Amino acid sequence: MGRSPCREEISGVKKGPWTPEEDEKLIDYISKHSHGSWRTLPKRAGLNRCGKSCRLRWTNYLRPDIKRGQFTEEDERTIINLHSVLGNKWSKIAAHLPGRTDNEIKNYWNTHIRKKLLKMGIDPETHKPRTDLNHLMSLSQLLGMSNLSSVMSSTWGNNHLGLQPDITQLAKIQLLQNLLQLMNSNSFVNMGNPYLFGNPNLNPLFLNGTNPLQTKEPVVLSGSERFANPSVYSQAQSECSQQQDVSKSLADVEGGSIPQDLDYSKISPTNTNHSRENQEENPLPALVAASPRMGTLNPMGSGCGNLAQSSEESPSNTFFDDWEKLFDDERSGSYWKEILEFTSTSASPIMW
DNA sequence: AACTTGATCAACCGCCAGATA
DNA sequence: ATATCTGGCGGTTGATCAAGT
Repeated sequence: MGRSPCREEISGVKKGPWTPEEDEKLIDYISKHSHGSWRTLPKRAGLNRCGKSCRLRWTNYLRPDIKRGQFTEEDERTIINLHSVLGNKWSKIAAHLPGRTDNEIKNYWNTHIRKKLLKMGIDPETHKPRTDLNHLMSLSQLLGMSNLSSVMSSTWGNNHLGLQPDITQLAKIQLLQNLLQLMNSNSFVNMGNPYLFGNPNLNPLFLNGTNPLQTKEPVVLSGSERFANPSVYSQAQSECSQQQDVSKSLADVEGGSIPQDLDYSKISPTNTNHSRENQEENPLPALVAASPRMGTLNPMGSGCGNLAQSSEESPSNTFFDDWEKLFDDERSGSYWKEILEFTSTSASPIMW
C-alpha cells in the first residue's frame, strides 16, 4: 500500500542525467540477464542508481524497440483521436503507437499538440471549442445589468444605473460576434485539419458532424425570418454528411485495435440519434453573412461550402441592418433569441 | 557579446493497484 | 486480514539549447 520507500534514495544514489557508461552497463546487463527485479537490478548491474530510475531509463530511452525521431502527421492524428477518447492515459495511447513511449507522447502532447489545439480554439482537455467563459460571462452580466436597468427604468421612470439604451444591443452584438468567431474557428478546425475532420464528436456545435455555417449553395439570409428557416440547415446537413463517425476514425488508428474497455457512448453525447432529434426540434439557423463585411469574419474561407458573398442578394442594406432587424424582432422566437435569453439569465450573480 | 525568454524533453516524484508475505 | 513490496502511471521539474533583444 502506498508508495514504497526507495531505500536507495536514502543511501544517496546518483540522480540526474545518465552517462553513456551507465547506459552501457544497463544495456549490457539487461541484454544478458533480462531486467528481473528492478529493485535489485542496480546492484546486480553495478549501477549506483535507484531501481526505479533504471526502469525508467530502460523503458523510455534504452529499449531497443524505441522509435526515435519526429512524430509523423499520422502519429499526431492518432494521438489526438486517442486522447479525445482516453484523455491523459498516456500509456494506453502509447500502446497504439509502436516504439513510442508514454513519456514521449506526453511530452509531445504538452509541447506541440496542446499548443496547436489552443491556437485553433480547441480546448485540449475536452477537445471542444474553447469558450472564453470570462468574456462571455461579462457580456452576460452586461446583458443582465441592462435588463435590470430597463426594469428599473420602467418602474421608476429613469435610468438609475446610468446605462445607455444601446448597451443591450452592443452586448448582444458582441456576444454574437463571439459565437460567430467560435463557429468560424470550428469550421477551420474541422475542415482544414484532417485529423479533426473525421471526428465530429470533437465539436459540440456541429451536431451530427455538420457545420451549419458550411453550406454548398451560397445561401443568402437576412432578417429573422431567415434564421428560422430549417430547410437551409437540413440541406447543409446532408451536404456535409461525409464526415466520419468517430469510431471509424478510431478504427483507422495505427495499430488497429481499439481498447475493449472503450465506451463509445461516453465519447460523444452529441453524436447520437438523440442529438439529431433535438436538432430537428430546434434547428440551428444558418448564420450566414448577407454582406461582404460579414464574410471578412471568416479568414479561413469556406469549408465544404461557401459563405454568402453577394450583398445584392440581401434585401437589407447593411450587415448591421440585418442584425438590428434580428434583435428587434421580439416575436420571432428565434434560436438566437433563446441563446440571448439563456446567456442573460444564466449568468452568475452580478457583482455590485 | 551578454543577457533574457521560451521551447523541449529526460528524469524525477508521488500516488495507486495488484501481488506477495 | 493486514502490511509490505513492486511496477506502472501521470504530473511536474529542471537542465539544456535556440532564438530574440
